[in-house]
Order: sequence, then C-alpha cells, then structure tokens
Amino acid sequence: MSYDHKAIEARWQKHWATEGIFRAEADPSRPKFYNVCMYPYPSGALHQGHVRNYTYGDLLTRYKTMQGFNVLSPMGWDSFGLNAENAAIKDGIHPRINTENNIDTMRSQIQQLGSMYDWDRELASHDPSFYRWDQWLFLELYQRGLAYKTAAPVNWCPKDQTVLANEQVVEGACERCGTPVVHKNLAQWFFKITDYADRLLDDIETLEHWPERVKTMQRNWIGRSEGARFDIEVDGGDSFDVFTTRPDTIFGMTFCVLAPEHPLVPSLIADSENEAEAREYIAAANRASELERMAEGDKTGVFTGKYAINPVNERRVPIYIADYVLMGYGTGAIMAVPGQDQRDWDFATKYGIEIIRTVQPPAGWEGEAYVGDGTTIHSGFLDGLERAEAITRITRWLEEQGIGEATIQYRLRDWLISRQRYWGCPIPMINCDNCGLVQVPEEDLPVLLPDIEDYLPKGRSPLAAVDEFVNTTCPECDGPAQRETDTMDTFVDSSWYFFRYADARNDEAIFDPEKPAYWMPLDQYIGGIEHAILHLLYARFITKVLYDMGLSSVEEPFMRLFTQGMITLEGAKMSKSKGNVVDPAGLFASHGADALRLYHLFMGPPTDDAAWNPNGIDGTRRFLERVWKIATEDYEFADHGADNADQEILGLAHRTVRKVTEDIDRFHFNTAVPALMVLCNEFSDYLSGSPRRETYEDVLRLLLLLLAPMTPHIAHELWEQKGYGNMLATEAWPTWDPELAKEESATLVIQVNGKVRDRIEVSADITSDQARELALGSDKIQSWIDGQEVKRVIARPPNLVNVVVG
RNA sequence: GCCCGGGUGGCGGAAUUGGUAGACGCGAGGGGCUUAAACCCCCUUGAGCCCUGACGGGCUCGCGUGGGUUCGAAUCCCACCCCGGGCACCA
Repeated sequence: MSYDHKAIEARWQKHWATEGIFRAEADPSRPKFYNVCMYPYPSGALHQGHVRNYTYGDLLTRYKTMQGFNVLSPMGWDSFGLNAENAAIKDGIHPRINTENNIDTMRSQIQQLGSMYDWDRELASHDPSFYRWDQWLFLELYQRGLAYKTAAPVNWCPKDQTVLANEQVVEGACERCGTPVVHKNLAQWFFKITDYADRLLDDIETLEHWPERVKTMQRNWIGRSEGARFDIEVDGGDSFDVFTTRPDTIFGMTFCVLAPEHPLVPSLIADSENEAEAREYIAAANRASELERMAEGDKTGVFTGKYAINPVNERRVPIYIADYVLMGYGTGAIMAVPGQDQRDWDFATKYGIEIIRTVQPPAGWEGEAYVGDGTTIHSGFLDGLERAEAITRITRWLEEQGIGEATIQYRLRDWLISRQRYWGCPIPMINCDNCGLVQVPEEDLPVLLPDIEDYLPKGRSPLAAVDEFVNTTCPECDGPAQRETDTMDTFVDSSWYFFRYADARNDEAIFDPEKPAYWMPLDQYIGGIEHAILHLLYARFITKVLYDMGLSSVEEPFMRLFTQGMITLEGAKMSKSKGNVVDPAGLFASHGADALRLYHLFMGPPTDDAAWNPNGIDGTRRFLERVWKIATEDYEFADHGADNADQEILGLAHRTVRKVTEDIDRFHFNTAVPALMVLCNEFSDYLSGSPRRETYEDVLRLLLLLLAPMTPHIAHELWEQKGYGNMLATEAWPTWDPELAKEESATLVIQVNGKVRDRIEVSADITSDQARELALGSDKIQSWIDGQEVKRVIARPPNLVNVVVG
C-alpha cells in the first residue's frame, strides 16, 4: 500500500474530532499547560505565516499532551476591524457575511493542517455574545475612572477616515495604509493606560521567558524619564509648567518654548506686536501632517512678544512658540538650555539667542551643545557640583521655594480607543441633554451593532447616520438622548480574549473568575513579532486591570512568549498585495499537511525570518515516503541474538529521543527534524542487513512516537497499522535509556599545534593517559613531531588530543 | 543619531556554547533502473594544489574585514565594514 496522504489525513482529522481528544477540562490534580496562538484576523485563507504559527502551536499541544499535561489549546477569531470593513466596501458585501465566510474557510484549513483545538471554546470578537463583554468591561473601566472622554489633538488618518492610537502611527503615517497622519482636535474616548505605566514597566522584569528584544521595545515605548517639574512665571502675570530631565542646567536657560497647541498661547499672543505672525505659525503647525513637521529638519518658531522669569536668577528670557516642542509630552512647554541641548542650540543659533554653558565640557571640546557629564559652571550656588549632586540640590531648592518637585515622566500616552468606523464594538454610552454622559445599564447590554446599508467612512462613524441606532431615551431621566456612535479599537477585544477562552460560553458574566484561575497565565503564547508593542502591551494592561478588579489571579498574562519570524519569498514578505503568497490548499493536495508541517519545522530557526523554497517541501515529503516504506515493507527477520548492528541502531534511537526532546524544549525544531532524518537513514541501512524483529519494532515505535507531534497523521496511521494502538496522540512521550544512549566508540582527533593530523576510532570511555599514549604512538603524529620537543599534551578524551611542539 | 539582532558552501541552515567547520535538506554533476521520461536507488559536491597507473591518500587556505587572547576561536576581547529590525524634535 502506498502513502496516500489525502485519505490518511482526512481519516485521522475526523477521528480526532469525533474522539474529542483535545477537549480540555480544568483538573487541579494534573499540571496544566495553556497554549495559545494569537487568534487570527479572518482575512480569507491561511497564508504560510499562519501555517508556521499553528504548526508550532500544535506541535506543543501534542507534545505536552503526550507528556501528561492537561493542555488547553483554543482558537478564535479577531473578526472586527478595518480590514474586513475595507474589503467589504471594495466587494460590496456586508462585513459580517464576508467575515463569517472567511472564518469558515480558515477553520477548515486549520483542521486540514491537522491542528487540534478545543473547538467548544471557539470565539469571534464580532459575535454579540463576545462583544457584550467588551462593553461590560468598558463600563467597568469607566466606573473606575480608567475610561474617559476628552477633546485632544489626535492622529487622524485621512484615508481610513478615523483616529488612530499613537501605537498605530508609524513614522508619521497610518500603520495600516501608510497615509500621512494629520492632527485633529476631537472629543475621543481614552483608556488610562498611563496610570499603569510604572507597573507595566516594572513587571517587564518578571517576564523571564520573553524575548529580550520585545522587552526592550516595551521599555522604550513606555519611556520613563526622571526629572523635575516646575513653574515659570510670565513677566506681567500668568505662568506655565515645564518638565526637564536636566534641572541642573537651569542657570543656562536663555529662552522658553511652548508647543503651538499649548493652552496659554492664545492669551500670550493676544496683544503682542507679533500676533499675526504667531497666529499664522500656529495655523500652519496645525495643518501640517506629522510627516511634514518632522521632515522640515530645520527648527522653526515665532516669538510671542512675552518674557518669562527664570526663578533661580530672575533673568528675563523670551518665550517662543515652536513645533519642536510637542503638546503630548511633558507639559508642552520647556525651559530651553542651548548650552546643554542640541535642539535648543539649533534654535538659539537660528534666532540669535544667547548661549550659556553650565556644564564644563571636556578639554578640547569642539562640538555644539554638550550633553555629557561634567562640573557645573556659571550656575550660582550649583557651581562646582557634579551632575547628580546638582540635580539633587536644585530639585530640593525648587521644592523649598514651593514652585516645583521631582517627577517622573512617561513617553507612554493614554490609549485612544474610539474609532469612527462601522465594523467594531459600539461604545455603550449615551449622551443626554440633561444628564450628560450616561452609561448604558448593564441589563441593556449588548448594544447591538445594527445592520446598515452604507458603511462608507465619512469622517464620522457611519452609525451616526442611523437614526434608529442613535436616538434613544436617557436611562436616567427618560428624556430623548443619543448614543455614542464611535466603535472601539479592535485591540480592546484582543486584550482579554484569552481569559474568555477559559469560560467561553458564559452568558451571565464575562467569565467565572474560578475558570481562568486554573488556566491562567498562558504557559505559551505564540505569534508574530509585529505585536511586540501594541497587542502585548494592551493585553498586559487589561490583565492588570482585571487583577485589580479581582477577576484575574495573575498580573501578567503571558508566561512564555514566542515570536516567530516571517516567511519571505525572494527577499520580500509574503503578502496578498505583492501577489507572492503560497496557498496552503494546493500543498495539502499535492504534498499533504504532514509534509508541509515538517517543512515548516525544518526550514530554519523559528525566531528567524525564513525564505520559502518551493522545493523544500519535496524533501520532507520524500522523507515521509521513506518512513512509510520502512514501516510497511516486508522483512525477513533474522533469528540471531542482538549483535553490534542492533546495539548501534537502538543506541541511536535512544540518543534521538534525547535530542528531539531537548530540541523541542528549547524551540529548536529545525535541528530536531534532521535528527529524525539521520535515524531513518541509519534505520534503512540496518534493515538492509540482517535485522531482528524485536529491534525493528522497538526502533519503529520510538520513531513514530517522536513523529507524532510533528507529522501526526502518518504517525497515527502507521501506529495503528502496526497494531501498536489506535490513538497515538494519547500515548506517553518516550524516555531514553541513558545506558542504551551511551556512545560505544568515538573518533579521537589528534592535533599537532592545533592542526588535525590524525583520527583514531577509540572506545568512548578511554582515559586521558590512554588517549595521550595513543596519540604519541601514532606514526603520522610522530612524523609531524619530527624530533621536535614535545612541550605539552592536552588530552580531552574521548574526542581530542593536542600535541604542542616547537 | 540611539538601542537590539545578524553576516558560515550555489541556497536554507548545523556546529554538544572554546575542541573534527559545513550535520540534515534543497540545488547541481555523474551513474543505475527504464524503449524513454518521471519516480526511486547509488556516488560526487567549500576553494586551490599535490602524490598515485588505479584504488586511494595528502597539503594549504577557508565562518564579513583587520588585529588580539588561547595549546586550540565560527564561538571570547578590541576596532572597522555591511545587512535587517525597533525607536527617534520625548525636553
């Protein structure tokens, strides 16, 4: 019988599903393993990135199951979002229909890959039974002061016609479509993630099994800066706050700068001789996209006509407006110290402002602003102090004067969650003329997303055009009121879905806290590196909120994070738009899911990007053919007792068990696969000699057990055909016998002065002295020594002897 | 500019963490099977050179570049070059 992958794969997929072997139930008597692949956005069909992800995930699910863990491996759909909506607009099909069709296609392909999930816990974020708990969670955050609505300058994507979170703006452009982002002043909903900045930063230390680079990216994103905040008076009334990390340089302040959006600006310029010029500058700054503002390079600004008083020396310094100061960071105002800050230096040089150095640069310094350490100069009572001491001293002085204090500033800003788009979870709030902002009562949840005809973006949510949706009555005063028409960022959904898996069918509550208390935290989370900041930071934040609410037993959701590399083709990322995707469906038919899985495991280090080689899968398919042949061929077994050949192949099999186990544990799948190939090659050689039945069966059993998590279909089929059992998935993972695994012999490499000059086969338990003797006894080595003095002999039995002569 | 990764055959990549560089696979070349091809099987495959009639065997170089440490370096240290990623007017 030949290897008919289609029949075998279909048969076992059906069998696993009907047996329900991956349905998980909490069981405190067993060690649990909660294993999640980041739930996919249902784009239409699986791409090789998904295949890679789910192959790794399923390998672990099966491996850990065989090791006796109670494994939970669920699957769901990140089904709300702009992609679905834009696709729907393009094709003229309602996003729900499109999305649900895509889910069906992808679910079926995931099953064809042989990936096993607990489908009883399947969830989709566009399903009202899921998003009602988004709404519930929103209201909880609102009640805790963690959700608020405010007018603020926000990032606006002119193409997608919606606002974006800071995290979704990449190099001044929309992360999704690349359109340059502009600033708008809009009333929007925010989650107060900044309240958790310190905890989010501190707890990164506890994430031992996260990739270092992801942790670094999160640290940079949170961007903690220590410094001081203090009050500066405007000559003639008013005052403003500034933040600085270098209060020690305060004597060098020769001007101040306010961001164009700073609230004090209008009154400052009101009756100034520069008013017209200033207004024009502010208007231009407002119009300019983020990209244009950055691209200018040259610092620009305008004098307000007003002066500020430096609190340490009463010096009068000019106040400027300049867009290199950002309203969103610190206080939107700075003390400018050109001597110690290159940006201030550039500005001062351009506008002819005085520069005073307050830190002594090193001898021979020819640079411009000096930002390094040094002794404080030209600074009154700070003179002669080193930086740290000067900072302490001036901060204490500011506190004594009652005008300032030490403070910590974060780069992280609050999470903007409103979206002016249709395909998302409606924000459950109502605007009442009498009562103001009113929550939708819990019993009225979910606020259903209505079916509409026209979901084209028009600069406001398409829901705003749906009277039946908008018009409602106020839950408090029963008067006429209007619903919020913005929807939530889909990253809200993905911030807690892994809790919901633990109790996915609960109609009474977001989940029963007892359920995730067993499963959480995730023992393994696998996904793309592109989520290093956005999703993983938001999910950590919401988990901490749930912890504070008493709903989560853990403060950190993801114990081990694995970020896989991308699949590339001819140097480019595979993507629909580039038209270079390799569709798994064709490969299921031509090579089979097992060959595809094995190729993904074999390709290269899982963390690295991997280049797709169209011929690579031929190799893994050939390997499976050989496995098939080994298992199904008829042999004439010899009657003799176990000889050398038997010992060798058994020893290799046990060493392979050890190697594969260790490699899976450290995520080195690309070296586990070759170990199996070597075993098969040697096994074939053994079988072409005079094999014994016992040895054959022992080695074959081990081979199939090791293949079970990687290529489950063929492994199950052969396991059953050989009569070893009818459900390999629940067999115990093999252990290796250290005695059998021991190498009998080794190659002793003999070097003279570090160069390999001879090799001798030796027994593996050779001693140092024996190795030494053998080395010096070798004719070849003697001819290399050639009468020279032997100075040292370094022996590392059984592998190496180095003879040092000269 | 700053912070991470990474440079090994024609290609993807191994190398027990300082001890035989190139496992395994792809590709390529040669041979077998076949009327022929595909499949499959066997051999060769880092570069240069040498010995031998042949079977075989040997030498030198070689892990981005240059230096260093060491009996011994792809692996550790210093400097530089290149590629990829992240952050970036953050006060």
